[in-house]
Amino acid sequence: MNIGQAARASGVSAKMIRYYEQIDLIPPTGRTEAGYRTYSQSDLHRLQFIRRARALGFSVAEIGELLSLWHDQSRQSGDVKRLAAAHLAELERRMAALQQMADTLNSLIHCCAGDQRPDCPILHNLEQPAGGHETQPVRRGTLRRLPPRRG
Amino acid sequence: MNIGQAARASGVSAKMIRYYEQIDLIPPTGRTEAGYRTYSQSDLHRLQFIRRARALGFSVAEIGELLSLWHDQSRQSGDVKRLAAAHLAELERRMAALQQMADTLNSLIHCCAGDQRPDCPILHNLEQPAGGHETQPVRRGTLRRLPPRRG
DNA sequence: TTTGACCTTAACATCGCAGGAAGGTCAAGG
DNA sequence: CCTTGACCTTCCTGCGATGTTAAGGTCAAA
Repeated sequence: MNIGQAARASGVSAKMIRYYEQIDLIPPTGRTEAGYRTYSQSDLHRLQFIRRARALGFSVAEIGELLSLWHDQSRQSGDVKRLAAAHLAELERRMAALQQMADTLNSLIHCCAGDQRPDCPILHNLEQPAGGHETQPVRRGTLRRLPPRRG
Repeated sequence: MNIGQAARASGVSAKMIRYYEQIDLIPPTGRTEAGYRTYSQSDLHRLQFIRRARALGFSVAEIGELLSLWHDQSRQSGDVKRLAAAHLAELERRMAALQQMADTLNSLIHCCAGDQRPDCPILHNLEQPAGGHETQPVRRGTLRRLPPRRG
């Protein structure tokens, strides 16, 4: 089975199959004499596994761990569950961040007349937020000017 | 005002200020004789605007539009509202996608004992989804083998 | 033989940012 | 004056998971 057929059968693009091989997520497959990659049913199965894991939002690194656990007959389901739960927490963290943006944006949109006049509470808020929706500046340590150390 | 002071005052890192200048999101600022960038209160105000817009998840391209509208005294608030509503829709689209992943993952996690035994419904589902949580393969047109055109 | 769909490798773009290297500037203190 | 070190400059690299393009080799069918 060629890479194109494997791509169609697995739902993973040929491009990504090569990429996954390159980053060692999947082992190098066999090759024909002409250098074409060939895929077995087992290879296909793994690609489908990867596609489904990607559809659940797992990162490639996490999928690497999932594949290890999958192939490990003596795995503990607790390890899988921990991995999945950590990923779920990450998904929920991202959703919460988006939700906060959406809430703020929604309230601003509802305040905006949306007509021909230039006055706009959305721009007004971006300009000078008075309504308690101010966000914390991302203050990383390196930005603060330090007083000269004595010594 | 130097770039470092502007960074601290605006909450936008010096790195990003230079970047925003480079991609023409903000106009080039004045320079000292030594080549140091200098920032006025007006520049600072714009940087704060950008930071708040970024905090609402607007892309840099969208912020470019917002800045144009902001500076355009004859703008129509309808244009701002449309832009904001489109962004809100995008946020909601992303949240829905995350929510669907989270729902599936959640149900799988609840099915998994999470103990020392290897049997795991999470891996089982990734391997061969039987429970209706299968996702559509991302089938982009270029992947389908076309029949030879005659002509 | 030609055609064109397929395969190969390789390099670059995306997006918003972080990090670092190499070097110039500035202000304070010995 | 010289050093120190915080700050500034430009330029380059990397991230993640792809998409895109390019230049070329292979294969099967007409």
